[in-house]
Amino acid sequence: MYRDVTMKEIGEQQIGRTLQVAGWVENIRDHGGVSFIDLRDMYGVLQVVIRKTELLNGISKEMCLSVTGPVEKRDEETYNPKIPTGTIELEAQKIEVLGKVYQKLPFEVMTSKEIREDVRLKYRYLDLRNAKVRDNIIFRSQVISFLRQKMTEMGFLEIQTPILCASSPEGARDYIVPSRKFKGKFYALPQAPQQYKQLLMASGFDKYFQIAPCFRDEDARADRSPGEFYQLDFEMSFATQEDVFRAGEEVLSAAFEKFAPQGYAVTQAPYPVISYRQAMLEFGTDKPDLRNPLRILDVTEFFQNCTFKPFVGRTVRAIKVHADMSKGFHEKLLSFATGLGMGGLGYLEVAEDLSYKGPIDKFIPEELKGELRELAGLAAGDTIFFIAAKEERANYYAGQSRNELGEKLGLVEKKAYRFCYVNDFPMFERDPETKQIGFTHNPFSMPQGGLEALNTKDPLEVLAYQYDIVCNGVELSSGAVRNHDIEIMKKAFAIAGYDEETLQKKFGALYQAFQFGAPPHAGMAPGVDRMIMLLRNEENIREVIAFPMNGNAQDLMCGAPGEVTEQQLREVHIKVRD
RNA sequence: GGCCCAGUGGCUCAGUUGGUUAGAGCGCCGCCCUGUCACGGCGGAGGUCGUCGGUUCGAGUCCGAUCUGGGUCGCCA
Repeated sequence: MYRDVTMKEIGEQQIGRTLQVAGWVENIRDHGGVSFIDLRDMYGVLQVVIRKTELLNGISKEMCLSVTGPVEKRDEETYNPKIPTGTIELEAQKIEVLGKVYQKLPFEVMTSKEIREDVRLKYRYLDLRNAKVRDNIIFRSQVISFLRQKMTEMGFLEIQTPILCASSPEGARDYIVPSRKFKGKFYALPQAPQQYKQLLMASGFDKYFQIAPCFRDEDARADRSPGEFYQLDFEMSFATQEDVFRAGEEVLSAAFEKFAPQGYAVTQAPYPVISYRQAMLEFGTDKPDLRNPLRILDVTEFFQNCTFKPFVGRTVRAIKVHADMSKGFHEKLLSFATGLGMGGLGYLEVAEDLSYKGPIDKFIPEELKGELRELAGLAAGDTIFFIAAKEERANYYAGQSRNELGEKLGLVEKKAYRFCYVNDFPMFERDPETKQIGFTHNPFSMPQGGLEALNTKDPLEVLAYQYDIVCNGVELSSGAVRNHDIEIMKKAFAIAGYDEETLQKKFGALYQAFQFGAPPHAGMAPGVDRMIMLLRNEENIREVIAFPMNGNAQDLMCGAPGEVTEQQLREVHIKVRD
């Protein structure tokens, strides 16, 4: 009734036939005697020619039309190579308006990516008509479909877990939902299906996955949606850290190889494994960007024997580069460093005869110069930068300097997805303010060395079987070998200051389930939105979500959060205070 | 919650050391145009410069507060 073909199906094979097409008016070009409409649907654009000028009366941009007429071959000089239908056009014999435009458009659809985000989000359905915006959503669908298929092929079972569940005490702020039947009680939306997937393992399901919605009431970032996001959540029974690594690599590499832009390199499995400790030292962060070839070196010991005052008693890190740098470059670098709060950014240049020149050469005793050369592997033409700071700032400053040097010197590999695992995170850390020992990351992880380690080692020395997948400096996933042994769990929680009663109360289901022969299990949960963001080279996560909320977790289009009626509030026993 | 940036017609932006009637491009409306494809030409409408207060003879511009949006730190088991 509305159309015979879509813009994907129409082509030269239909030349001569009279067909009906339907879509939106992307643009009108009126030449008086002849006019053109670019008619757009989800699949593409077709040029409609109008010679009966009266047909154009009342037609405006973004109207939804059904147009009938013969498909014609264009003259060769009027081909449009920019669109797949560029060699044909449809001559309108009849135009039917299916959806009128009653108001002025708030913005032009073709250039909607340029306009203010809050306006785009308020009229997201118009924004999504823009092919560039729409294609991200189509791409997202394809990626998710592929992930499902791949996980299924790998023997994982997709299982849905509840959205209305119990509030969990650790981690992010929960979104809570009041109960009508139980006055004063609340559901929470899951921050992740963490406990359910572990319970699935206790239930005997071997390999589970889910494209899982996760809800966290925390503030947004450019790469972090507020409120809700999706993870490829998976968990495996009878699995070690290495088993999970192999599964994670398999699905991620397959997805990235299939969906990476033309010409991009993708890390082949097995991914490099970098310990947390090593990552913090060599990259200055637990999210190493392996596209940057620079590495950070610890030269703290060395400088304790030198006379350069700002370095003595400080943690000193070094970054060696091999590149020509102008005086202006050093000046800019220095202002970058001081902008971060660093005292300076000393450096030495290695001359042809292997002597040094640079602002701090004179503070290094002659007899130690060879030692430095060996320590850093210096050769002629190298420049070595020094970052000195209090211990707690050294990693951060060194990491930032590494990024800056890599970027400004053009050393960062383009067109590549470089993956690695970061593992061996500490199990516990001391809160710098309260001085209390707490879980670093995840109370569900298995401590390395098990119960014995917890009983005998300094808690701050105990590592967890816990790991992240990092791609191009973006944390894509975290995961762990879970603690399925109730005795070890009791001890771990005791160290973090929780008694058994609290453990029972807060994690009742796991506590109970682990009484009945729980299998060892492990898993991870790569972020789907971030994956797609990386693959599309988008800076902002909202570009890959159909209906994103703004940074304040508001849906500007539908008006969420919004008010509810008194009746609704009464039913759930809630009174709003002024 | 802290810090940084922005807010001027529907959209994107310009607006000098404070000084006539606040400009441009795109869009919109009207007219012209038979081959364009982000067509072109001519004309037109459209702005209490986010809001409130202050300084001043005079504020889009300076000051204070506030709201909104974006980024970032905190936060994100």
